[in-house]
Amino acid sequence: MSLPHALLTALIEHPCSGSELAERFDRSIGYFWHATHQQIYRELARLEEAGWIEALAEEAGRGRKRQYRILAAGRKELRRWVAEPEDPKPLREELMVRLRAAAVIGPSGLQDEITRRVAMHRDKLDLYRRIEQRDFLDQPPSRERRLQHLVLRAGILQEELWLQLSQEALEILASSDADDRPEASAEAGAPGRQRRPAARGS
Amino acid sequence: MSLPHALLTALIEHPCSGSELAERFDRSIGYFWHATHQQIYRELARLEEAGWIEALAEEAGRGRKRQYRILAAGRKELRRWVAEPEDPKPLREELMVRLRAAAVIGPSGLQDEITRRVAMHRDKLDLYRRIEQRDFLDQPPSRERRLQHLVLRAGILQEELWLQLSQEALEILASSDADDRPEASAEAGAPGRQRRPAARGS
DNA sequence: ACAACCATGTAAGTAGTTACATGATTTA
DNA sequence: TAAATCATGTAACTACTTACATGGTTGT
Repeated sequence: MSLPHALLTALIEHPCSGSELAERFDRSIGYFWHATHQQIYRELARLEEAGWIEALAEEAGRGRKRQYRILAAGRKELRRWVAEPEDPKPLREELMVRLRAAAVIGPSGLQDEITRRVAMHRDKLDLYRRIEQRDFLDQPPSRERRLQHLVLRAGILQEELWLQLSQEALEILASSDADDRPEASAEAGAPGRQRRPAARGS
Repeated sequence: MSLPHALLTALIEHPCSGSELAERFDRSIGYFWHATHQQIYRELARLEEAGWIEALAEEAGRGRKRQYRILAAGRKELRRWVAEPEDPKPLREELMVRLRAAAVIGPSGLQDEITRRVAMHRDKLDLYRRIEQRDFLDQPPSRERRLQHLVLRAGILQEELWLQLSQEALEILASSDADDRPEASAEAGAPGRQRRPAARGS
């Protein structure tokens, strides 16, 4: 679980309140480790209890903003954690499950959904590339900047990969499931057609 | 959540018991949607209760093997689900969090861990490529085979991507964190050295 | 018949999600 | 001063994980 350490990292960069952290997550770190504001508040409370961060004065209260900053123990914990071995989490790609299902059940109406995803990947790719232009393509590459840039490039390459795979999936479906799309040549006789009778169970 | 539909898909291919499904998951679908045997047994019970699958005769019992097969209602549900829109789950890449942390805390001892991951990605890539050779590179590409192949290629491209990114991370760390590795030229004066004093909190 | 293993299952705990509530702050 | 919004928080739920237990089956 990386959330506490993602928060510690963000708090090293500068002290912050929960809502600001949620916002920063939505913009930067969150592209690779998403968190809702509820998770963040809960985790901040734990980090404070562990003595890794502290809230800056200002009496507490439900609607009051609380700034946190990292403590020495928090830095130490972060250093410990960074080098800790941890196996990569198994992939969870729901689109792959859908494609496998589409493979066995025949024409599926999956094309519209994949088209939607193509657009989403394009948008994200645009966004990342703009960030790259703005933040990384001019300055002298210090160690810190090179690592941050690598993280951003990971996001770019991921989006490029899924964009390409989605498009290939579309091509396969388009050439074989033509009769499954209302807009396409709708009736029988489309080439590659092979809808199965879906042998009934029971 | 894709697990129930991944199971339905597997059961269309052929009827199966829980332990066999767990095994098949470890080999094929599981590369893109992992599940433990406990998840699988629990989910099978739910699918049976929903009337989407049924257990083949044989009186139940704790240690007895139970074969399941898919029912018509299960096929219908699977067809419904395949085309259902669903946003891609946000990425959760713990290595990215570590790299960001390494960027802000300075030399980190992260190299050994990344080296380990490079080896893991290489192994998986080898495995996938062998499967590709064995199962996909000779036959005539039917719609079903093309989709299955695409899913496998998604795995291959993922592994290639993370392999390359891990290697780039290693290069950055190697050129700047040399003094952080016991094996490397250990003492002062290494080029690119820039350990920070880690300003203390509190 | 005893050990080793296999198939299924129970239980407890954690991370993450969704819906909603409450107190503060800003704005009309 | 009422409405809208912001910041924090509570509660309930789901998916997933880890550890372990129980009953069959297989092999010696």
